[in-house]
Amino acid sequence: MDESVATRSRPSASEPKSSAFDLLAEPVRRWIWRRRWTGLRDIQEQAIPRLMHADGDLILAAATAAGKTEAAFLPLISQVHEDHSGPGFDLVYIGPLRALINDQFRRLEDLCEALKMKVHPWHGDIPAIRKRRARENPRGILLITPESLEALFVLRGVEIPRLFATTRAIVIDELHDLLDSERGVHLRSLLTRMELAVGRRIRRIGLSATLGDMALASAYLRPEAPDRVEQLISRAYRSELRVELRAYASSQPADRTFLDEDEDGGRGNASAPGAVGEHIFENFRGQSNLVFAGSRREVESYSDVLRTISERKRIPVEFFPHYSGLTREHRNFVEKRLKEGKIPTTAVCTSTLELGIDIGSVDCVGHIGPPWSVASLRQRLGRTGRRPGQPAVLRMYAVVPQLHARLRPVQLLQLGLVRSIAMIDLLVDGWCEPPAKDALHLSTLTHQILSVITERGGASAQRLYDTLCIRGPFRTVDTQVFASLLRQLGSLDNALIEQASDGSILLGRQGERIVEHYSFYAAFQTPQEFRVVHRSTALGTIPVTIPLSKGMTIILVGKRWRIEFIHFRERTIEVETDTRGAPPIFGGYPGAVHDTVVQRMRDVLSDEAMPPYLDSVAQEVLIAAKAAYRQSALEDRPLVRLADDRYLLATWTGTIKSMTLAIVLTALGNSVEVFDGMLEVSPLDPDIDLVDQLKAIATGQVNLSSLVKVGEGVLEFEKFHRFLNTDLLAIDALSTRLDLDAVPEIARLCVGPLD
DNA sequence: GACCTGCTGCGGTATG
Repeated sequence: MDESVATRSRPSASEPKSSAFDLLAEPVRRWIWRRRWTGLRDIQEQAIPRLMHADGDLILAAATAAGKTEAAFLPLISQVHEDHSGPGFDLVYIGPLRALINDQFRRLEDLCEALKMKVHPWHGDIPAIRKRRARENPRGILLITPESLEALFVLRGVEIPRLFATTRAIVIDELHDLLDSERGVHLRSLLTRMELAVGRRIRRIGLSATLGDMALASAYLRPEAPDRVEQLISRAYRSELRVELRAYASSQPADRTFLDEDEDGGRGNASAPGAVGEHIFENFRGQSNLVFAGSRREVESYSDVLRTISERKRIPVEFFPHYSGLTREHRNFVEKRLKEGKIPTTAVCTSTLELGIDIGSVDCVGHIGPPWSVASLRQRLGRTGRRPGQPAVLRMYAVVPQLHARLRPVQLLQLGLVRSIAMIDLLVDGWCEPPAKDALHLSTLTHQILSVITERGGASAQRLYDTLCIRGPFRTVDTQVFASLLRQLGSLDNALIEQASDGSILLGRQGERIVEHYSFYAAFQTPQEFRVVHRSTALGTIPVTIPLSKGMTIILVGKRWRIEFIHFRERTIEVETDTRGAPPIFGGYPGAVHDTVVQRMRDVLSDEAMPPYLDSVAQEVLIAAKAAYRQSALEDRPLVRLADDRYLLATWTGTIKSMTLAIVLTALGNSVEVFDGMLEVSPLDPDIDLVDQLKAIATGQVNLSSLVKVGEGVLEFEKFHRFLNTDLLAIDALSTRLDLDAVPEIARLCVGPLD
């Protein structure tokens, strides 16, 4: 870990010399000197004078392990040391993961001990007695999660002004993860409420690795004054990037077990995923690596393939699955092997290992299938190439439909491979998705309405609006929407809120029940799950939505099992070992691919250029896809009639706009399938004329918003949505997941000039 | 055609 903080020298080295260093408090300088750093990191040199000489908001953006935490804390701690005025926490650090808070605690503990400054880690695993002591004698540094901070507001509302009376700064780690998400909006609401409680502005410092749009990031850190947020961006320690994209043609249906010995008899004529497994086995073995797969199901499949190959070759297994559904014990086992780096280990994982805890630098990042976003791809690549002179290595695998087989026109375009290429190209260009903006977040607003009422023991409608929508982050919610939200929450059979005779708003009976339970503190939803157990040893969990039955075989933790008993009431499944099994389908709502990615995909299909990082199969597949694109005539007109009265409709937009048009066309009596940048449409009734429908949409003759309300399944996707009516759900969805305004223009492009 | 994240107070009983 020392290496991740600053360059170490030989014992003979002298004290680091820089003007930034001289600004730090004497005991901090002494601590650095004792640790024999030869110098400060680039981001530290930049940040120290800004933090010591001013009190403005600041974003520190630099690569993982570039020393951002110290860049913020060395000067802030120096300031506190020279001018402490308690009681109250002097500094607050907000981290999105418990493990991250534990990591930061260990890093700050030693320095703070030297300065006789207290550090208080505070999250769900910290014993209540420790939290009580911190609350009774608040000083030093508080390291806390957004949810634990929420719990403080709900349970200790009256103590908030005292706890944060002297707070100088709030450091927000992994800022990119807390922008326009439910959690990000929740946190920003808490920060505003904290300032309102103490009656003054508190400096905000955001730490981040990946930020697509720095101006938007400033607006999120300080909505009322984004221009006054200073940004320090360190481009030091950027390493060379080496990319390879390999394609594997498969004729197998996707839901088959990838390497079933009963089918191929172990003779090696494996399916394409089996061949991907063989390549990973040969090229990743003996090192530390991460292999990202698109879903938990794929993680299980490839873990099973890699375990089977290892056992067949009588080699100790060094490939392990890692995702949130597996037990803490198993995940710790994999993380510890990666962190210590003594035994070769490859984690096959979902986004669990994308950010947060420090697992050191891995040799290579593998990626099976196209990523969901360029931002996430960049974050994943940040796990490799972190040692000086070490390149970042990315091996991407695309499993594509077999060439020359009888494929549907949309399959001939090989959109999976094309998306992988588009995303790699955008990554190299330095582009990544900007955070969504202008979303209403009515679910999180409901959460915060209940929280503010509890904190203050009741509040007027005006005060709630002022706190949350004028001062706080819900700025796109106007008074009309806010009033109808309050009416809705008060009008339910079991009202969440009610109005007292003096006009103030209080919690209703159901509101009280919800706020009193500890599950209230998180603003995001958690699905219900079954625990899977083998002879009293827990293996992991799977969502209750998966259809399961006794005798069924499944793959879990990369091994094969047979279901013996399902205890529905206890939500537990007992399993025994088996030789067969397929990974469960975990389900979920599909991710949204950005407009810019789809536009680049169109360029990849229409350009002559051949990316240099493709293997020979990928080249062949791309050449065929380009030819199919030219033959499809999609380049000249976006609407192409296929056989069987079906149509291919190119929107050339990202998922949100394509999905909105799909919902409208479905409501008009068509069967619609959504792909990247295009729809396959089949009218269900021979009397339906799709061209006429598109003309009507283009000229505004169809009432789009009334059609969207039909798709209610699409509208409920956040924790408190179940308390809202269809009108509120629709305007919330239209602010984030749907885009009705874009639909007429797409329709117009499809049907050409209108008379 | 997806992934991840978080969580308190109190009452019961056993032990020194």
